[in-house]
Amino acid sequence: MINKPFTAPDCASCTSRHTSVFADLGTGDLEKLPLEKGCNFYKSGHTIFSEGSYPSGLYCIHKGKVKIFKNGAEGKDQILRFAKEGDIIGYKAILSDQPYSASATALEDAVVCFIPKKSYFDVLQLSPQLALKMMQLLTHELKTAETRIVELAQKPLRERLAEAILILKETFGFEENTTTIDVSLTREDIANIIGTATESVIRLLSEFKKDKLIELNGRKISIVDMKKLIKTANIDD
Amino acid sequence: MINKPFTAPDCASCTSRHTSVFADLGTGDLEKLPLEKGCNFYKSGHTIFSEGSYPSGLYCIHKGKVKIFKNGAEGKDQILRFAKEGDIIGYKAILSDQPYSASATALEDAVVCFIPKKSYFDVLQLSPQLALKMMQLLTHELKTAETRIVELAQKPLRERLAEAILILKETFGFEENTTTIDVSLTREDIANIIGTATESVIRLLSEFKKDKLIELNGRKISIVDMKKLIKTANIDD
DNA sequence: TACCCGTTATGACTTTTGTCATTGTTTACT
DNA sequence: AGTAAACAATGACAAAAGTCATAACGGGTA
Repeated sequence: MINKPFTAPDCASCTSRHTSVFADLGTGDLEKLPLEKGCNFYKSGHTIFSEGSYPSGLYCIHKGKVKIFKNGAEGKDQILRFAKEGDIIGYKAILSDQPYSASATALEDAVVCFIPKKSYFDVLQLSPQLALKMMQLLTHELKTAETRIVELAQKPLRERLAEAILILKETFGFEENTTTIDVSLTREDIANIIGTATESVIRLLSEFKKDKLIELNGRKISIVDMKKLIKTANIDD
Repeated sequence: MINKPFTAPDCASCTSRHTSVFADLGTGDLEKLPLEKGCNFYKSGHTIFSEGSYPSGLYCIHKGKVKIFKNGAEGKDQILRFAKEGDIIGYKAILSDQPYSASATALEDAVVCFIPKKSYFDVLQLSPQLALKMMQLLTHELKTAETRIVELAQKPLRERLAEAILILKETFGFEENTTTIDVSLTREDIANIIGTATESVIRLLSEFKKDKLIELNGRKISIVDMKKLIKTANIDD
């Protein structure tokens, strides 16, 4: 069996919720949410939803890491963003009532709750705060996307890779008491973040290592010289 | 004088409104809008708002064409999108209560109305329809931005330029009874859409002309062979 | 343990795209 | 209408990044 049903955690006591878009909901509004809420276990590598299919609700990640990506030309994926505990995904398709424009796959074993469309819209209707929160989430995503457009359009590979590493660090943090980024991505995944060939990523990572910016250990990346790495990324915003 | 005040058109009778995000507002809600609304005339090339400055309202384009762009590294601009009659701009900054993350400049003489933050939020508060409309506008922008990310990351220049021409056609349409796209952009502007050097755009446009995809007349581009152009763009979504 | 498959690594080479220099052409302004 | 400044065009060259081929690694499984 691929997606095992999983005992749904209680939203009211979910520790992820406090960092999520639902954080400021009153308990009154919140009670609307868990109605019919489902929860599934996804094994690493398995798909939560697929580009082109129709959504019937949105997903809230209880545990695990997820990549959101689009299928580009000639079968090459483009990773748009990552999601982790407390993040909601698939809300764009729900709000616009259109098929998913991207796919979501678990990067490691994950537990993901499902909130049916109707429950969600009920809360949205009742809570202007949630509506505003959603708008702010959307504006934030949009701003991030626009920054990425500028970078893909203008920055050389070396800078994009350095920045990608920094963003992975911001998103997933370090493993406890280390400077090792807490996520495992293949070189191909990394290539699909910054829009380049796998070989180019491999070569550049080796260079970064030689230049003592990072340390490599299989798929784990450790940041050795954060300052130099930031400089290499040539960040201007 | 740079931005002459301009007699504000009446929102209730504004022909642009019906294609805008305000289209479905009842007249009751609408009456909130024109309160304190201002209107300015911007000469071609002049700035409506600048990246980094703080917003105090949003803008609704009554007439004219506008480019929205970010300043990238080494002084190179990146055009994010265009706006025309009936479009609102600067709403992202208002919703997120942050400085503008991009600048807006008139591409031709333009008349742009200004809706103060407070008026806007008043209507937003009263009208769940407008809130939903805004969310849908945001999701649409986000989807467009994500498609652009994939294209900038994966497509070669030739395809990106062909697609840019098609998008310009979609956005601005043809001049009456012609196949000439109704907008004048410098080669540099075009380069700043697709993220390349001006010289590359010049060279590729000449190629497209040689290949009988387009015709060039100063800054005006006419589409000669739409089918081939679409094929050249290699669109897959 | 040994094997196997997906991944990582590296080299040689090609293609694409950018940069610089120079010249010709428009545009916008007075 | 005249003029300066911005823009467009083109060539020669350089740099960046992609492709292809091949080899080595590595971790899970029979």
